Amino acid sequence: MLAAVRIVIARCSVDYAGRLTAHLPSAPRLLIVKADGSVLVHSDGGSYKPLNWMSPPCRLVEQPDRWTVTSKSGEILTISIEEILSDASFDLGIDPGLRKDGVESQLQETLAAQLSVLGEGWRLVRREYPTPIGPVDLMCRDGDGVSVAVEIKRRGEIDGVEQLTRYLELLNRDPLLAPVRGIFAAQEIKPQARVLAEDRGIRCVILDYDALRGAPRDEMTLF
Amino acid sequence: MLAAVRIVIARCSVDYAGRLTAHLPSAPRLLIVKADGSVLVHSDGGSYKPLNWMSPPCRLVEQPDRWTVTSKSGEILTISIEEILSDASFDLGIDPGLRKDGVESQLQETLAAQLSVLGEGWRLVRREYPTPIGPVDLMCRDGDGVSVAVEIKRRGEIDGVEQLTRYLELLNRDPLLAPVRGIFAAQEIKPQARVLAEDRGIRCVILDYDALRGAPRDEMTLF
DNA sequence: TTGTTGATTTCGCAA
DNA sequence: TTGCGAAGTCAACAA
Repeated sequence: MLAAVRIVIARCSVDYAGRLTAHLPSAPRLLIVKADGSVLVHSDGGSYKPLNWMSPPCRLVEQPDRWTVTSKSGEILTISIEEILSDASFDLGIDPGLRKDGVESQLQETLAAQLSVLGEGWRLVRREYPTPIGPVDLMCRDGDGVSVAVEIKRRGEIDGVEQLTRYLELLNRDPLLAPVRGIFAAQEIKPQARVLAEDRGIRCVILDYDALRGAPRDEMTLF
Repeated sequence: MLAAVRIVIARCSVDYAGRLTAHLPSAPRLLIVKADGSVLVHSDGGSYKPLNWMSPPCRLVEQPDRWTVTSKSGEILTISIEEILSDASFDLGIDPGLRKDGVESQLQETLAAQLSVLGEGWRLVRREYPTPIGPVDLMCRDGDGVSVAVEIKRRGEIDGVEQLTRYLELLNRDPLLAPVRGIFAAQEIKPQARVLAEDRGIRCVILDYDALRGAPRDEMTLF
């Protein structure tokens, strides 16, 4: 069977029972049925999130006045159809997919190639430095050879500071590394996160992605 | 103008530049334009999340071969239209909206009314007990009059334990409250979260929502 | 399969 | 308006 999307405009009420229960009173709505059986119930407005939906894998059983969509895990979406206003299907084929730039991994790469923004003479020990409780984004040595753990976020919030704190606590138990200092680097740092970080002796650095991208790369080390 | 949703099937390529940059190669896709100008680009498959989109408030400028959607904050979504396969609009009116049950606030209400599941003679001091770093879900006194802070989650993960730990640290500085014990209550507690909590002397409690809901409410206090 | 983390997160509440 | 926590989060990636 070809990939096909079905677009239905219908006056309907909707009930979902699964991870929670939810009810939508009767109104005209946009129903989208995708090739994998997944169903989206959209209104006119809101964001990209449907009012109600069923994620694949799932199965749609269609009766004249009632659609029933069930998932393996026992969720049920029931759409009571009162009036069909439009019903059409279209073959779209397989989508070639999305290409993205500018997310956290890129920030990490970019900062790793531009360590000089943190200070003179810094060098990278490794990216994704492994620890038993998760990888440290960047492990470095500063100009004096002191270890520095860098946590990179797009948006710096309190959780990120807690995460870095746990890393530092653990890393500082290793006599080969200690003392290990911390840097919390993000495009944007929330005030509460900054206060918590600085209270714990963690330096905060704002990353300007465009500037990092535009700046020349560090010279290769010469020795 | 009436609320109206526009459904277009078109072969198109899409570029987004804003919080990141992203590109979609040419393919047939489903385009949804809502009354507020927001645009969703859906493929056949995936989840309810569109391949690409622009959230309201935003403005759509339409040329024969190119749609340009811009937001206040300078994001731009460009849809290059190569071929329109279908184009239709429908008035949906204003949606009456969704009613939900079973989320964390309900767990909190339900447990507040059933404190006996935590122990004999417990009483509620208050829900959403305010502190400078956020509200404690439930503040209680146990049968011996000792203060207990209860953090309630649907799923208990490590972040929730950290959150409760911060509350306890702060609350225990108050001589009128101290000592304050902690309870981490959730429908499901991840092993790592349990280990961390118990290591810190925090008691873990699994909440059975159906059982709580089914059980009789606590008797009103008699004095 | 399970767990962890990021997200153009979105959404809702409260200060 | 802003900030913060929850979400039927979803989704990618590693162990």
